[in-house]
Amino acid sequence: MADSRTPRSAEGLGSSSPAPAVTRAAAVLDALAEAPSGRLTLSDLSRELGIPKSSTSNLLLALEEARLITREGADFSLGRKLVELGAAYLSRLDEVQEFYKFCEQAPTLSGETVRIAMIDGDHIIYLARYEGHPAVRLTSNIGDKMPLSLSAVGKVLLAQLHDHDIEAMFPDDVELPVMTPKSLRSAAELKAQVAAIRKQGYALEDEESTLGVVCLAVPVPTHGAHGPSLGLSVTALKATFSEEQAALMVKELKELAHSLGNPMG
Amino acid sequence: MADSRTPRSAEGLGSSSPAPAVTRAAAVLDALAEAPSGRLTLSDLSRELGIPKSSTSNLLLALEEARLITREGADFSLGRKLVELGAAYLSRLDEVQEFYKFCEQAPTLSGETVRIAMIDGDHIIYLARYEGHPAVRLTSNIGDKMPLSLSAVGKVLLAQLHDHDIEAMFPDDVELPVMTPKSLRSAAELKAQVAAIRKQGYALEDEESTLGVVCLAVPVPTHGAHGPSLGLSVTALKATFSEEQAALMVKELKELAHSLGNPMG
DNA sequence: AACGCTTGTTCAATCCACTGAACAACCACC
DNA sequence: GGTGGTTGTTCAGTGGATTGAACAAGCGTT
Repeated sequence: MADSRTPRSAEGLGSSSPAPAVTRAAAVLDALAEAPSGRLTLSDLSRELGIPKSSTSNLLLALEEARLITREGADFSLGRKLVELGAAYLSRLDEVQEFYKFCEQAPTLSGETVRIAMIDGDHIIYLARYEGHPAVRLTSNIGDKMPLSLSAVGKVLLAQLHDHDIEAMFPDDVELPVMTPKSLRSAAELKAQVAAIRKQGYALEDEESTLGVVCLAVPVPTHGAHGPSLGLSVTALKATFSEEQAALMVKELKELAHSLGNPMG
Repeated sequence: MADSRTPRSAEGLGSSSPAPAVTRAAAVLDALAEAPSGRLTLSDLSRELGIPKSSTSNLLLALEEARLITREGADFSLGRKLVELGAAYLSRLDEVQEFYKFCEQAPTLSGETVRIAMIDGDHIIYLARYEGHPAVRLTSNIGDKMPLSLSAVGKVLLAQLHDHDIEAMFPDDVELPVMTPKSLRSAAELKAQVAAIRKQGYALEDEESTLGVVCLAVPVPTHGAHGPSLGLSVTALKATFSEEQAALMVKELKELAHSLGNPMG
């Protein structure tokens, strides 16, 4: 097992899919998305996914025909249709539209950088971003992922889960990702914060992912079973960050969260 | 043919795919993306795509497992993973990063709404948007599509194609989509504009998609065979639009286009 | 409540997509 | 130019995915 590269087999071992070709095609997309250069050859994919070359070739042909991937010489990369489909997903989230509207006319938030995110496996994924302040331009984009423990939204969404789910995702000996000296190191620290977040109703991230930058986040209450829970966050420079400004931002974030949670206000 | 709903069969008739399951899965995604509500049931999909229910069920199971779609009760809709994949595609386009940087420090453009787009089949698709001017917020989002004939970028990208390709896409009797009284109506008009665009090097859209709004666009020269050609556009309100401002914007757009076309400028 | 008319799930038989080995083309290195 | 390692493509046999009919469960009407 440990003797060479680790082929993350497309199929999760015994669990045979009801439509293997589809599962494998999805694995191809994942592999392309995660490849540092974004380009892989047929052999790369075949090797990495443990799929025979001839089958891989067929998959790629079908994926290319569907414009889900593009071929450039011998290299394959993700296709534009994925942008289209991603956009279609986002356009269906009424929350996103309302999010923009609210931010524009909120007294404090309208000048800040606000984002809306969602849990996606063991990460959060950013769904939309409002930028009132060209001064602080974030490097992160819509669709980007972040570990739960490294962001205010991540922590606030984590706090919404049941304790046993949290325990399953973060056993006591888990190694947390670290991006700055202030990043949380242990599951214990994380759980302590979760407890605090539940009490105060919002989360703070203090330079844990980027030095000089702080974040505040609140959860959007899930109205019924309408889908996975959303979170909102404001990002600010630590240098220009005051207690009273924070209080205002949390207040407005909570208003926004409330209006997103109760569609018909 | 005309007697009832038109099942747009998943397979393009005789053309059997090398991996039918994948092709059909892609058709499912398309159908979900195009469905007005974004939600379809198993039977809906089975009927619309002409796939037996049992097979459709298998496809959906596999797609759900891959998180490409989500089930909510009996309804299926697109999954978050698509946002992720779309973002992965965009993050690989170096042009997008440079696009933002340039816009921020361009004297005129930095205050305007600028977009970068690409041809995608018979439409254009917006890849990124810079908003210097919260005053004019566009309703269109990243990933949105627009007919070629209705946008400045569409026309400018069309002008880059060979005449016989244009002819194939727009035969003389084609019916063009119309969104405002000023939208182009005939292929002849469109072709005349294409000729003009080739001479002057930029395209103008004068309230053809939205009344009160004008657009200027330039092509990004394709450096080698590096992929499909990109286009840039500025959007402005017709009311506040002057000749000399237009000249400045075209000048800066061309600079940007040049630096995108020659990566190491 | 019994009736159509939906819906989604089950299952064994069949057909076709997948496979693996053999192929041809390529590149890099001596 | 040979040689070893690639690469991607071809093709016939076979095993498993696909299928359609039969099933069960839901809903609105009469």
